[in-house]
Amino acid sequence: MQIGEAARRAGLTVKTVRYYANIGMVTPPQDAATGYRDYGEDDVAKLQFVGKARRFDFSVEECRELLGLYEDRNRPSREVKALTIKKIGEIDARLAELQSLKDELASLAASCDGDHRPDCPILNALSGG
Amino acid sequence: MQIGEAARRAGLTVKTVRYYANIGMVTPPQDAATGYRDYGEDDVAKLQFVGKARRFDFSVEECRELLGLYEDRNRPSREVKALTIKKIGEIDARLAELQSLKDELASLAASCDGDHRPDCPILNALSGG
DNA sequence: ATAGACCCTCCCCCAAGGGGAAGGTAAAGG
DNA sequence: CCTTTACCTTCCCCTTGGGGGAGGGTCTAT
Repeated sequence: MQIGEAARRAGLTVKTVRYYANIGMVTPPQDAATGYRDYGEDDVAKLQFVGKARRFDFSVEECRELLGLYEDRNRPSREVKALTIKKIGEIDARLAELQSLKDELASLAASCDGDHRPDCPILNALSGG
Repeated sequence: MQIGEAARRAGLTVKTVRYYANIGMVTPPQDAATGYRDYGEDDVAKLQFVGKARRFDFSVEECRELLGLYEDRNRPSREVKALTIKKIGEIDARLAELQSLKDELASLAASCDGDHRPDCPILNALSGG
């Protein structure tokens, strides 16, 4: 099938699918005469797989790694689990960071009257030591 | 003072400070002969302000806006508070998104034995509908 | 034959700088 | 006086993950 239909079925944009072909992640055969890419069912499955992994916050490089494991029928599930655990750790760190940012901002906002007067504790905090 | 000392005192890299000069955020006078930038105390204060706001996850554009309010001695604190509340909302949304990602990944990881066998629930979930 | 809907490659754009090359400058040491 | 060292400058390419659009080829229907 053509790239448009493959993209639709994978829930991705044509640009994205073409990008994945360019970086060698999902590489369908290309008609020598027209240059049109010819996607098969297996390609669509891989695109869906990658799309889902991206939504799980895996980077494109990590997706490539997961895809390698996915395509290897004999891979040990250990490797996949390790990658997942690592990603969970990263998400945890980002969660803690964002939570602390939010707490600080919230306490600043709470101390600010938000009126028309020039004095503002938020700016004072940002400008102070 | 020279850019290096200004950067040190603001806790930023020279590259970053030069970038802020290029985009017109903190613009010290520049010696016509040598091209050297000449930072004053007020510039350092602005750099510190921006650095802190960046650490609070404000974008460079938002920093520019905050800096405008910071420099305007008559600004109403209302505007600053509104910007802060908006940022808190964005952080909240990202927190929820990350939390849900983490929950899903964690439940996938829990269902995976992580052994040497090829069967892997994580890959099955990523590849399935 | 021609319109519309596909497809292709190529190039520039985003955030927020980082890395490094090539070259000018200032101050200290020999 | 000369050189080393530590600054500084501009300029250009690199990053992530594509988006937007130009310019041009192809395929199908009318």
